[in-house]
Amino acid sequence: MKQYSIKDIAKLCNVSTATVSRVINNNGRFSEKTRQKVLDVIEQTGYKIDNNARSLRTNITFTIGILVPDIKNPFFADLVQKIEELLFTKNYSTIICNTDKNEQKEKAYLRMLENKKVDGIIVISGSYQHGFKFQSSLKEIPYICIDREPENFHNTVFISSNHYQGALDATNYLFQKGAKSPVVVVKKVSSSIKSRIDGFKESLKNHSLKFAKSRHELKLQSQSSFAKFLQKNPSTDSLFAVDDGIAMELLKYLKNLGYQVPQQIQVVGFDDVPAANIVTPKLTTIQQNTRKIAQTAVTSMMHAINKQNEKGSQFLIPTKLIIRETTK
Amino acid sequence: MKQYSIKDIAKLCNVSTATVSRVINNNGRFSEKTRQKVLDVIEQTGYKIDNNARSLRTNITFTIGILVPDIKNPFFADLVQKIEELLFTKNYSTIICNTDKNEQKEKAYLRMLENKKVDGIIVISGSYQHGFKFQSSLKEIPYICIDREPENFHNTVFISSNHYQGALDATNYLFQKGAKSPVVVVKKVSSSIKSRIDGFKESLKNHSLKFAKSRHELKLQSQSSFAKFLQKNPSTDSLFAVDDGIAMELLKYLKNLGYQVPQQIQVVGFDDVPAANIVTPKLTTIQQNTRKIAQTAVTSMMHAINKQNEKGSQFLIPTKLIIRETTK
DNA sequence: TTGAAAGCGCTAACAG
DNA sequence: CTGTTAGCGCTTTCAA
Repeated sequence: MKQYSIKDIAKLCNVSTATVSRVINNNGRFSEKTRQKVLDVIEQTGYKIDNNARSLRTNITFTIGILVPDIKNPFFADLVQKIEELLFTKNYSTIICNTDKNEQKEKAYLRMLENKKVDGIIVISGSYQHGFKFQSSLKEIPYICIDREPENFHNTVFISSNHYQGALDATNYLFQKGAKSPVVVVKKVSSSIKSRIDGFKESLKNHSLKFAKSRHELKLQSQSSFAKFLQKNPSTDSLFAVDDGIAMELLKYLKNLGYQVPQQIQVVGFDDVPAANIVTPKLTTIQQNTRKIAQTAVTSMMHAINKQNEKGSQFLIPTKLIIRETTK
Repeated sequence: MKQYSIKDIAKLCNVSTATVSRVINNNGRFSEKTRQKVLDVIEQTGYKIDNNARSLRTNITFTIGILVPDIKNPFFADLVQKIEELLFTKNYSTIICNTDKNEQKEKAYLRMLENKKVDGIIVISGSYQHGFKFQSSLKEIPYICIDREPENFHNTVFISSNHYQGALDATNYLFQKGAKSPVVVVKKVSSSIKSRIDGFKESLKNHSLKFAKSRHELKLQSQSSFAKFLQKNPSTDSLFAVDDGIAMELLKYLKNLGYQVPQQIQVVGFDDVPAANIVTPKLTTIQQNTRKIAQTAVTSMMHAINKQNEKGSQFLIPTKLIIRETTK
């Protein structure tokens, strides 16, 4: 079966291709009669517009690229899935680029996306140290940053959970449940992790504790170094793990070392990954609102594409404390 | 900064666009001198080929669509990520379509992919009851099925883990560790799950046990129905859960009901999801070789695109038993 | 309200 | 070995 082109449709309708195009795009004038006719013929023939040809003319591709560090991370997977879903309802298709946190790969993907003339790029990350920079050599492609600070805020929209507030809530809850001496546990520090640490510090301040790095912050390395820390700081009664991965590692160590959770030591995490609800005891944690983040990102992207400039905007999405079993 | 086109390059080189095209595609003849010249100018100008225009002529888009039921499922995420990575090294970009196990969505995506003139489609799934069917109305787009049986095997390549053998290994291991009366636990049955059940049955047969559905197969619904089953069948000493999700649910129920795992009841799962290594006790399970599956899929896809026909091929990828703590 | 025609950037057949 | 040219399917002036 041959593919119908706009020419065929024009011929079948006894009009010019220009008119068909106008009807399809609902742009320009035409009589109601021709409109009906054209639409009918399109229906009958099953004509499908050729996006390639259209893009060649218009430079609009109806595709968006997403840069994501690791699609296997459940938080990212969730976010990407929701963004993709939203974009699809708006007739955009999505090219997902798994950068593996590798700068070379990221660059290669960026080149590819530029080459594909995507209409926009959404950059997701929470794991980079450096800000995101993207300077297209040619056309200016709009981009949106989620959870990764752009090098220049004025060029883009920045969306992220309110990590600071989330961490503050988490730590406050620890205090509320009787904690006297909480410690924040980290591994690698990125911009969002930094906000979480800041939230933790703020809570300490609010509870008249002076933050001392050696006393209130632990860089997690191994079970033995963790054990050593606890030995040196026996008053430690609660841990705010800066993400659920760390929290679950702590849970494992605590069990091995014979500590009771939450009776002796309370633990709270961040992210609410699926496993948080599976470990024993189930992890109290901070949930990010991926739906809201996705919606904001897509809306901003649509605005950016339509030049309804929001450049320089920042959105902070509220988080939610999920209380489970690792706190009293 | 203006975008260079092949015309500009041609002009700068004092050759025709045809020659530039030939050099770019390394196809046809040209002197070493012109080749150098053209390449130099391309380098200097930063000229990038316009894929859209090229596609319009050649009908080759260098994009592949992937249909996946749920990207949040770690097994699928892993698979998709690996496929995408492999395709990228071959200069293909990937459009990931999350069908949500929704037939309407699947159809909509299929239309979109057809519309985008993708060069091929990879269909992933383990959760559909019906076979996959895709009949493009226009050009024939090759497709590959992973873990989801196509309606017509002759039209495609079918790749899947050897679920049968994996289940056989799992159950045999249970017997090896002293099981006398294993039961297979299922929820929904798909084609791959069916193979797993068959493997279980085969193992029973090999150990001179006659499979009785009421005795050796449990359709998991709730903790109470599970408890009832155990009461009715007190000799049950081992469970083969048809996937890790079910296995972990069982682990939870067993703990609640006061059974010791693995001392009283052994458990083995299937898939080796990340959480399997986090629960207590850690889950013994069957690991699928996603790397191999991805490689096979991409290779087959390349063959299909190049008409090196392998249609009708089936690949069964071996699995691996991962021994952890839920077996003796 | 409609049509003719140019042209987006590229490839490929044909001619030389 | 290289150039000329037609045309992929569409949009968009310009003119009617």
